[in-house]
Amino acid sequence: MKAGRHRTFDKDIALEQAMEVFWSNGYPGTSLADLTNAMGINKPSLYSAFGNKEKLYRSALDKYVEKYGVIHAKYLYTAEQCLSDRIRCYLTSIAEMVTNPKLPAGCFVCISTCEVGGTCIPADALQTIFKINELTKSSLTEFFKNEISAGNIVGERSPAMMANHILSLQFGLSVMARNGAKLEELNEIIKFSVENYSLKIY
Amino acid sequence: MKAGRHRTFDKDIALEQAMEVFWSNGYPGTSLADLTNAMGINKPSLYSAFGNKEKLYRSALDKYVEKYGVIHAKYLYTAEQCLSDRIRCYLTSIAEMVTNPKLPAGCFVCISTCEVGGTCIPADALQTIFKINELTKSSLTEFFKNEISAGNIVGERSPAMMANHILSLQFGLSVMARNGAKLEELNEIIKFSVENYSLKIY
DNA sequence: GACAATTTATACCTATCGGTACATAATTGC
DNA sequence: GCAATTATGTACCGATAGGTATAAATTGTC
Repeated sequence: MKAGRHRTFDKDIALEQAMEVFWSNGYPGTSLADLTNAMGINKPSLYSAFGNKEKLYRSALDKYVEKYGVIHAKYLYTAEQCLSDRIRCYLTSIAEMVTNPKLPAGCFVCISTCEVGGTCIPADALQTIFKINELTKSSLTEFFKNEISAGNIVGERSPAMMANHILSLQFGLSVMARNGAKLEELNEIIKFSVENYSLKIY
Repeated sequence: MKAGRHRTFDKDIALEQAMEVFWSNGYPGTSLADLTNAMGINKPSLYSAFGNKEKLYRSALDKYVEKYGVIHAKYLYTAEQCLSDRIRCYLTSIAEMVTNPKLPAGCFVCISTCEVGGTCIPADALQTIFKINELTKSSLTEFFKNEISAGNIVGERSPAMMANHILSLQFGLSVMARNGAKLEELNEIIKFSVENYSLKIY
C-alpha cells in the first residue's frame, strides 16, 4: 500500500460525474464550481487527481468513448442479419442513448464537435475531439470495405462516402435529441434512412 | 430627424458582426469583450443599442434566420424539377453555406441547439432556439404534405417523419462541416440520402 | 511513536465576467 | 446660441473565473 493519506473519493466515479457536467453544459459553459459540486470534492483534490480543467475534459471525453461510444459497434457485426438491419440496430442503439432520460440529451462528442469553431476549446482538447471522430469514421470505413467484399452492397458506393453518411446520421440524431425529439421519432428517421442499405436487385 | 448625437456605427452591420462571434464561439464561449472588439464599439454603445448579451444573442439568431436560414427553401419549390432533385438542391445550398470559408463553419442554429442542455443559455434564448427549429420543421412538414397531395411520394410516409428526416440531415451536415468535412463530401452524403425521395414504381 | 508521504479543507490570488455611473461630445429644435 | 437629447469613452462595480499556497488531517514505514 502507498504511504500517505488515502483518497476519500472514487476517481472513476468522480470522472463520470465530471463527464456528465461537460456533456450537459459544454466546455466553456462548465465552471470549476459546477465540476466540484457535481463531483463532491474541492478544487485541490480535483487538480491533484485530474490536472486541470482541460485535462479533466479530455479524460471525460475518453471516458465517454469508452462507456458510451464503443458499445454500439457490436450491432454492425451481428451474424444472421442483413446489412440494413444491422445498421438500423446500430443507429437505434445510439438513438436510445441520446434520448436516455437518465443521461444528458444528445452525444457528448457531437456537442464537443460543435464547440470547436471558436477560441474557447484549448488546442489539445481540439485534437482529442478530432481524433475521436476520425476513429469513428475510419472504423466505419473499414466496416463498409468488408461489406463490399462480402457482396452486401450493390452499385458503386465508396466506403468513405457511406462512413460519412452514417457519421452524419449519428450527428443528426444527436442534435435532434438535444432539440427534444422522442426516441420514436428518431427510430422513424433511422428506418427511413437505412432503406438505402437494403439490397435492391432488379 | 431625431435630436441628440448620432450613432457612429451601423446597427445592422454591428449585429452581423456579433452574429458571427456567437456563431463561432457559442453563447457561453462569447464574452462582451469578444463582442465589442468584433463590433468595433464599446460596452455602453452595445447596451444602449441591443439591451444586453442575451438580447443581442437573440437578435443575432433572428438575423441569422433572416440572412442565412430562409434562403434555401426556394430550391424546394423550383418548378420543373423532380422531388429528389429539389431536395438535393435545397440541401446542397445548405452544405455550401456551412462550408463557406468566409463564414464560421456549420449552422448557427445547430450549434445553439447543442448548447440547450445545460444552465448557460437563458430561458428566453432557449425559447428562441426551439421556436426556430419548430418553424423549420413545420414548414418542411407543410412542404411534404403538398408533395403527397401532388402524388410525388410513393408508399406510406408521413410528412412529419420526412420533415424530421430532412431536419436531421441538415443538423448532420452542419456538424460534419464543423468537424472539417469538405463540400464535396457533404454533396456525396446528400446525393446518397435523397435517393429515398426518388419515385420508384415497379 | 516519530517521520515521510499524501489528501483534504480553507483561504486566497489575479484576471475576467456581465453590467453601469458619469462626464464629455455631438446633434437637433427652437 | 441655447436647451434638450442622445451617443461615446473611461473608469469602475461586485461576482465569478481558473488556479494555488498553506496548514491540518490521515496514512504506511521504520
